[in-house]
Amino acid sequence: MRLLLVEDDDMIAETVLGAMRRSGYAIDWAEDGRAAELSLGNGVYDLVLLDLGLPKKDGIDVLNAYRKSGGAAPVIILTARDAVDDRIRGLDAGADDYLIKPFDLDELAARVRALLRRRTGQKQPVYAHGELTLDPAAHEVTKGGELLPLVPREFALLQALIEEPTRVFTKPELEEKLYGWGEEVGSNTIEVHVHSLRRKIGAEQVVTVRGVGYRLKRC
Amino acid sequence: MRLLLVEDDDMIAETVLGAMRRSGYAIDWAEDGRAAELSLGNGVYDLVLLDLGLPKKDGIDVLNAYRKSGGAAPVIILTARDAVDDRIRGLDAGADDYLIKPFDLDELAARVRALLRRRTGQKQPVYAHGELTLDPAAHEVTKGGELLPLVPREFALLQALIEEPTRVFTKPELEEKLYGWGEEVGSNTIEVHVHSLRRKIGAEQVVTVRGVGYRLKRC
DNA sequence: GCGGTGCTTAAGGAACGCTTAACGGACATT
DNA sequence: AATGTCCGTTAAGCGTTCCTTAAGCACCGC
Repeated sequence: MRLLLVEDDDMIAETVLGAMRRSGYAIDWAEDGRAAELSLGNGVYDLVLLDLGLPKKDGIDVLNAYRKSGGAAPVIILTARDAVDDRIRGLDAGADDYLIKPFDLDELAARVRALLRRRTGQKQPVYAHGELTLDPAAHEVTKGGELLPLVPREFALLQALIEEPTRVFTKPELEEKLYGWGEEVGSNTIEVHVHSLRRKIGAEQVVTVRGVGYRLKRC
Repeated sequence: MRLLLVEDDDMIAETVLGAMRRSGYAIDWAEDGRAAELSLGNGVYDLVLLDLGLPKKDGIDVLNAYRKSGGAAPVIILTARDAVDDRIRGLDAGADDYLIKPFDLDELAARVRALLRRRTGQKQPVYAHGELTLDPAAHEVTKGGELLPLVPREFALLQALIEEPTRVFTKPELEEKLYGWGEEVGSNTIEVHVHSLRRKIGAEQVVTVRGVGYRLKRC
């Protein structure tokens, strides 16, 4: 599950990035309107957190252009308390929700969950692969009906794999999915997470393709 | 699925060509802006990898002309890290994504896959030749529906052959495909791999053309 | 039969993945 | 504030797989 934060203030950005990552989302950061449009062009994001009042290009313009180009991901607007006009224009332009600065991180997380759930409720119900099921909105994984307590990284890893269960993912690919391109990890993190994931869902569920990467077992 | 690479640097071009072919795409190479425009005129390409900063004609110009003439294939821009302006101009001119040199080949493959899937909604290629099938994404080979456990080198070798099943590949050619020109191998490695591949897929599948090289059997 | 070419086999060693443990940071609880 | 727990990252050791090398053998064409 990949989010994009569009926010020019470094401090706020860092806080939000940290909170979202701890909730198990991969999140990238665009510092201005231009960068936001570049990133959105990739079409890989599942949700956008958009600060209005950006340098270089107004947030509203970004949103308009995004919707016009067919971008469908939910957008949450972040505004100052007094910018009522912006908020209204934002919702007109196709935003799904808004939060007033300064906002509570738990509330932000709740809104994000809600929007993702709403969207997944319509489109993709729950991933199922063999005995395994994964519910992105509820952050829940079951095996044979039994609820498995996965920690955030394990969950993100399994989610990446289960979205394209036949495909082999290389370790760099998985790193990119688990971590925004913010900071690279310089170690065998993926291997370790695969290991702990296997201990919980069963070692046979994840097959390693030597020299290439990992993928789910056939079923 | 046919790609065009526009790139003036020989080394980079060879590397990219090899990687894309290994991912199962047919890819052609235009060395400068002129050649690119000629090739694009044919209108047969499903995706374009465009290096900016070309001799004879700037990459941006190529892209502008292409879009102006109605070309709709996705375009991925390849730029140097510091050429931020180029990147922005490129996206303004209608590019779909960009990568910063030096880029990871796996990441390139992932972006290509993403764009093609988004555009065409189609599946990734699976090679079939007689009883044999090879799926580059899943890294799987079957014979008569039966899954064959190939090790990496065997897989790469079969993939090279099956991409152009009628052609005869010389041993130096195959070496070049299996090993990035990182380091030459000074031995009969290819023969050994052909041997072990034959043991798994059936000796008759690979015919040797004495004094020339190897190819797949007719079917 | 002879030179060249390809095939087969076995073995050393490198590359890769797995596992474990320790450290440090973040958060919750007191 | 202080303490404890949980989680994520690193790093190092170990085991396995698989790649390369080399050497001998078989085959083909001349």
